[in-house]
Amino acid sequence: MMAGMSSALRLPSADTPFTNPLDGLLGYQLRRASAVMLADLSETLADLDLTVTEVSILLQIDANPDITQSDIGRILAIKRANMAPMTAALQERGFLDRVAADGRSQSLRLTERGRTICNEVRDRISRHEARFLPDISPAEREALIEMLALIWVG
Amino acid sequence: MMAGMSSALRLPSADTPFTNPLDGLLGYQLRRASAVMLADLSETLADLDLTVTEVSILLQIDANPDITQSDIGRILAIKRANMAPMTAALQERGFLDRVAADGRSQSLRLTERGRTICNEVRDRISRHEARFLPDISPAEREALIEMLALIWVG
DNA sequence: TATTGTTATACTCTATAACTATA
DNA sequence: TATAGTTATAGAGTATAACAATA
Repeated sequence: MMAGMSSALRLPSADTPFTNPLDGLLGYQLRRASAVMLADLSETLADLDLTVTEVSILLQIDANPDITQSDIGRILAIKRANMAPMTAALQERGFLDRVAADGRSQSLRLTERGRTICNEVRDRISRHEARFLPDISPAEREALIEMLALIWVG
Repeated sequence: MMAGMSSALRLPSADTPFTNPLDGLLGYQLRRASAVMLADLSETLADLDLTVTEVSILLQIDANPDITQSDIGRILAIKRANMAPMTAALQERGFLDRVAADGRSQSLRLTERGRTICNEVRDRISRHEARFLPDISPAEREALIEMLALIWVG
């Protein structure tokens, strides 16, 4: 699916005789770095047959029991219309249950299977994260993450 | 097209009573930050009827006259098969010309119109970049950009 | 035998529109 | 009147496969 993608994405520009006028742009570096980490995480989860978006949803429910799918959509910037088939699929696979909260809202809860897969996913994400920028200090890493949050948190 | 997208993406998590277990992840912060900057750049270029990928191609040609579309694809991680319709469209719109380099390769060059649009695009990209993290020093910004390059440059 | 350019095609992601039911 | 959930659908972006022409 994404096999071989991250290695292709990671070809260093030093391999070419060309200059890349985008190299000094924050937006460009964000896009390339994000694509490589996303591809790596996707490979990391492939044998579980879970997408990055699906595990993001499961982890939200695990951290916020009885959250609704609309709330998850607002947190993760996924439209209501696109949340519906994802939660339906995750329920069909036995990772979550739905309980009527009121007449129109449904509380989402993980099943035992959902909680088990979340533990496995957290382990894999930890190892995935540790593969990138292994040489910077925890303080530098935290500063980097906080700086990135400033870009998109209003 | 992407109207209103960046404002929706930038809704702060503080607006919700939920905790986001992804907040501390480098990959998550990269994805959100990248999406917001991409959406902003897309809006910035919308009235020129140019996509972010199209201007990336034009800027590569401007910086590397007579580059081939395969080389651009390698630099930007765009597959040959997807480069073909893009360069065809940019040529049809009068932004670039093709000259046979050898029997199978074509040198790409910007037309006068292509160079003019590149100047406008560079101005807009500069203002776009300046809208993000306006309070950090140039040195901090450069350090951030170099750190991001370490993530994806092999 | 490998590379360039091209076409066809499929899959994912994400967007809008429209609908029902409920607050 | 606004919101939750759903379905249908359309547009990007990106993947593979196959082909002809050339190195």
